[in-house]
Amino acid sequence: MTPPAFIDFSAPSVEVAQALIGSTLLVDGVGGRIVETEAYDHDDPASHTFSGPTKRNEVMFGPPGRAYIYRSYGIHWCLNFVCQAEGHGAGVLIRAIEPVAGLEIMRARRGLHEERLLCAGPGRVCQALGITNAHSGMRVDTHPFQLSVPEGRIRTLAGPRIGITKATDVPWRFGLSGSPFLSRPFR
DNA sequence: TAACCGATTAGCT
DNA sequence: GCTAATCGGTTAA
Repeated sequence: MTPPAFIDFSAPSVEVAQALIGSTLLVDGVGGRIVETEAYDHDDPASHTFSGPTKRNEVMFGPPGRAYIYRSYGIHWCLNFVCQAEGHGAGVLIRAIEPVAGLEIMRARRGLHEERLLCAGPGRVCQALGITNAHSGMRVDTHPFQLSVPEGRIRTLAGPRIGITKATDVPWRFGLSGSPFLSRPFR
């Protein structure tokens, strides 16, 4: 497939999740290529927005193209891109990144770790890129974020989402084909 | 009580 | 080498 010239965050989250694969995400110049995402839709029982707005998920109900950041299991931060406005609340979870820029900074933030595990998982991505809820609600295409689409053609894989118990049958997890930086392999 | 997870440990092959 | 189990804080149904 030919990648779009830019990411249209008002598109359905499943399309955005696919379009983001291969894109480069930097936060203050640190980051790399997005190799794994998951889509969460507004009528999706696995989505935080399914039961309506709360204090935590309110930015999911705001304008698209923003960062929704939540604390996972009380310990980790997880980064989502808000996809749809108009009272629905859909988004894309950034699950893994191939480290490209600021390797030493990421290693320092994560503690001694091999490159493959620097950003292989949603909590690890946030730790390596220095993302906290201070970034919640910020646009993901302006400072300190930097988002650029790939030049070449991208081969993506699809499969069931990870770590959820509802709607486990929809293949809304996407990955870069052949990437060794996935949080888990596709099968 | 369950959840969009990660580090560590214990037990396997 | 691998998988299964366990624990760790917060949020919200």
